[in-house]
Amino acid sequence: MFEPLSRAYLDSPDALEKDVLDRWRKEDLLHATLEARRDAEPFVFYEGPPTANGKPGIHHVLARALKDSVCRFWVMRGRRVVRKAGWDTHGLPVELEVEKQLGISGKPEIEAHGIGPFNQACRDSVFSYKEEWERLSERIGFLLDYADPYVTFHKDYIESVWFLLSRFAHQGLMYRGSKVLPWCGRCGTGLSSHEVGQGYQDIDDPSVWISFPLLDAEGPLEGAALVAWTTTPWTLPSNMGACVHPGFDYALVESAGKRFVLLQSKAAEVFGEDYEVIGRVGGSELAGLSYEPLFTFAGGRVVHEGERQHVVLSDDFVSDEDGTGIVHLAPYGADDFRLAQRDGLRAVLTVGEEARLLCEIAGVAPGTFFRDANKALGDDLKQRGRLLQRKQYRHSYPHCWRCDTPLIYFPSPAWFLRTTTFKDRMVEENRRIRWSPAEIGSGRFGEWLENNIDWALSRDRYWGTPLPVWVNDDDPEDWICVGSFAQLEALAGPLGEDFDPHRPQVDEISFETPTAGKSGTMRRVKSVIDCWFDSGSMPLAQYHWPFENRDLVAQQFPADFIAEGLDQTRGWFYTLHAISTFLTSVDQDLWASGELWGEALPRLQEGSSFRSCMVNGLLLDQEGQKMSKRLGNTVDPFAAIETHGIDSIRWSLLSGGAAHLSRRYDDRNISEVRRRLLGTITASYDFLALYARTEGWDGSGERPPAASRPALDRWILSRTAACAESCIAAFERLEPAAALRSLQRLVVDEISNWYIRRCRRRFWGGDGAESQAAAFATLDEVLDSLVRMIAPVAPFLAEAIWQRLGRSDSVHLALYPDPQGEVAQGSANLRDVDLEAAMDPILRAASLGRAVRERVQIRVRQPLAQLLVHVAGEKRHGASPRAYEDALREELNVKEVVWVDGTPGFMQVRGKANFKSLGRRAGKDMKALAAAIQDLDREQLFALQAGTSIDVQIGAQNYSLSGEDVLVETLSVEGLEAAGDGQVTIGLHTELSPELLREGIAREVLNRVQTQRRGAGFEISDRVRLRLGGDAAVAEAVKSHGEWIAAEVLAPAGCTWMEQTDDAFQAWELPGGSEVLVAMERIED
RNA sequence: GGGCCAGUAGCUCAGUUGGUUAGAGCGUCCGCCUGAUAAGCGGGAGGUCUGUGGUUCAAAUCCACAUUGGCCCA
Repeated sequence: MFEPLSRAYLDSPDALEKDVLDRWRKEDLLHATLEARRDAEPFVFYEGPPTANGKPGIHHVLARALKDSVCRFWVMRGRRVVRKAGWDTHGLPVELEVEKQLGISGKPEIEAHGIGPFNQACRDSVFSYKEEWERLSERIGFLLDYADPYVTFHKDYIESVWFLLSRFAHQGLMYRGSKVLPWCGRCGTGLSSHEVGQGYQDIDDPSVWISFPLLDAEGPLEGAALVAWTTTPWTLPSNMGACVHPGFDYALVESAGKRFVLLQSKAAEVFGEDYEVIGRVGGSELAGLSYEPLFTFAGGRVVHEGERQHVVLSDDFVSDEDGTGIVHLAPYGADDFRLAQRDGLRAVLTVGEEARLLCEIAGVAPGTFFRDANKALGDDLKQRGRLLQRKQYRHSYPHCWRCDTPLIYFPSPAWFLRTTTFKDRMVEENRRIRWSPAEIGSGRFGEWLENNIDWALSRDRYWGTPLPVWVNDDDPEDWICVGSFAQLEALAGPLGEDFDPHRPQVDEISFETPTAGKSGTMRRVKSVIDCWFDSGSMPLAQYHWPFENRDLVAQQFPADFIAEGLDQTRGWFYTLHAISTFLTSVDQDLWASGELWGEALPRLQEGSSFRSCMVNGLLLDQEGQKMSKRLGNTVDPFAAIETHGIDSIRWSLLSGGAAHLSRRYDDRNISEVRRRLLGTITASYDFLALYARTEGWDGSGERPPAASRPALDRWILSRTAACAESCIAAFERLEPAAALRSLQRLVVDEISNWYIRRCRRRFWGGDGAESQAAAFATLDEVLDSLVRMIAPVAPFLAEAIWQRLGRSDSVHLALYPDPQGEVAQGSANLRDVDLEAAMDPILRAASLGRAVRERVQIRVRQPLAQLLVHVAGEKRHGASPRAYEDALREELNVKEVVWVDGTPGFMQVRGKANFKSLGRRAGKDMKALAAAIQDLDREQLFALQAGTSIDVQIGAQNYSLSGEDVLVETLSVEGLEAAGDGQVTIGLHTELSPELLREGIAREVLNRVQTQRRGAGFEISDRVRLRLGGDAAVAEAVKSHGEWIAAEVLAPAGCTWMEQTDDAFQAWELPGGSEVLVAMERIED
């Protein structure tokens, strides 16, 4: 108990934390918390799975520190927090990494290599850095159960995912459609956006302006044509419609005797000078009109059935920057395709997946490569008078990064989940989620939900959960989504012991169609699914629900809390939300009977799978640059921990500004936290420990009741309780940064710089035994609470101090201090708001007094006779600051504090309106009222402060002012050195009497003696023999105050005056030119 | 291109429902303390609250536009 800590911690936080880690390992802290809270109310946490095929970086420490701190907090609030680890293992990043390893590239090469061996390589690669992740998590104190993680490629996990997919299919919410992808015609494959980004090149393309003559327009639009612009003439044969912006104002222009519609600002590009504006037409007026098709041809391939063709639609995706404000729609654009689906357009492809023409058009032969058709198509349009303008256009165009072929955007077949049908429900459920910061929920996430589109689920890749859809060879409309391995066995026969649901094994499974009245072989589609579906399924799939653990899942659903980076908004947060909202709230059939497959199926709570979500921003480097391997500005977390210790890093990361903003990772901040904050905590502990050891205090004796302790004790206990209240509120709001700010203030300003500083002498018995006992008890209790309060964020240091304070179990099993709670923790840690308010003017006066001393250059060691203190509106406070004037007297070293009432004559005062209390009442009269208040005279102000009210007339309106409506500013104090901060005014008498000067010198002498004592290496309790010498001023001071000096330095025999003949002395200079000689020896017992 | 977020002291950040002296810490300058001492503390200086309009008796705060940066989606 009470071993020193500060030095060791500041020198080597890493070593100390590792000791704590050993202890946790030995007692298996995670399971100890579960055991301790075995029957407690659960606080459910879901771990968002990281991918372990990349190294963990310092930015991962941020998210993990957040999660851990919140979870530790709730354990300390008495809840049971299960913390299951998880791994996200599927997906394109894994495949790309493995392609690199194997030295192959692209789908044809993967298939040549063999899907089996390729997927095996993926499986081997996903855990490359697993140990490193686990090691980091442990070292940063992130409690997580790595012994039993969920893994998205595990068979059980996949089966749960299949079950969920089958529920979508069961509700008719799974369908086959088309998705527009960047596509390489030569490789015959879609490309990921990541791949597209690598292949931009500048090329020249024709850009053409074409006309769409309106067929059924009336009035001024009769006979007019819309003007559209495109850089991809090859898409024109597939034109399915035109699109305008509903909010744009279009011009009707006349050129060469014909009428056209386009944005006025774009007319010159098409017609040069040769046009005239003859009218205007709103975008929404154009919608619904039809126009003459551009081409007629036979053939092509229908990719979206629809009733409508060659009509004008409106949508706000249309921009007014490029083009004419009128967009030609073809199935080769993502927006275009969306509109086709929304508004029922018929979409016909004229260029196929080889990027070649599918049929003959305008004399261009089938099989022509798409770009080679541009010129001939343009010529044909020109001949028919539909081409208004043609220019060459140099732009950056995507190319295949493997074979350099220009890409096209191509609608390829894909499987979708119809999430749009329950969009409203998702929006509604989102309102129940507590987001931190709140803007994310209403803003980014809410907007995303409002603009929800169907989930394009399938991926034409290899390493992923296979889409469990089997389609009839003979009838593409006959398909089935399999929801369990048992179902698959029932359809296709035994799967065998070593069945693995991944490709290619699962691709080989086929069976006769089970559909009544149909025949044919069912074969699996080749797709895997979007791995976001994997991770979004984790609330259920992590426990192999509904095949196992049905009760457990019902209890662990939904999560009370999740936390990840901002980049997860449209990733994990969305998929969690969408899948759970569907399952619990849309798929009512599942729950109707209360059972599934003949066994009870406990209802999962309706709604989303998380109740609260904390979002953190990116971590940037010191210069504000994004950290990246390429720039080499990443920070190795292990190296940082070795230097600073993880507690400083955790604290620094969590205390930074708004969590969702990008933040700079700065070494200097972390050092500062360690030195200033954690260092102050250890120093405060060391202070207690030092005197507990020397004075033999061990906390076991009877403690004086809090109510009978000195005011300063009750004050710091109350402030500690206040801090606990705000920390609890802050953690519950998911704003740990606010909790850390309160704690920092408590530690630095209140415990260390006021309480301990003011109470030091009480600890060595300087104010008597009773006061000493109270001081020990108080500081011990304050630190006890403090340590519990910092434990969630600085778990290591908290544990180290907790143990040294002689507490037995881990601090992480203790309860968080809660002054409002039913169980009072420790002694009566209760608030005393009046006492706190009364201390406030003391602290202000102390600060003002130091400023005045600074200004007049009189050091604090020099006592002064009198301090005047005036507290504005003092009478209104519940408790008086006057009871604490001792602290002020000592702090400012004055003989007497005089409290000034009202507004006495020697203070020059002025009234000032309290805008906050008057503003709403006065409204427009506020300015005049403020001026009137400034003109109030001394008597009126005095009356106000004494509690009477005063009437002021402004125009016709009468205002009755009370004391709190008027603040009294003190402008100056006659004959004194004064200072004020608007609430407290002080005046300091600075005249020095001979007696005060003598005492000042005595204090200087004491200071030198103490310095010498320390220099001699004496223990604080050693007794000494003291001899002093020096000039007349020193002699006089020693004569008056020698006994006091002797008592202060533990010289039982008093001071002996010595002559300068003795050589065993040191000489010290004093202010004012004096010199003191000090000789001192330790007295052996 | 679309959506969202943010610009406050040299740096990192607070700033409650709009209320009149815009706050901390670091850095800097000056000083203090010494029974927590290879620490600690205090006080100065430092701000057209990104810009421009608007609403209001009153705007860092609410609104619009601009601008810079960030994230996500194309």
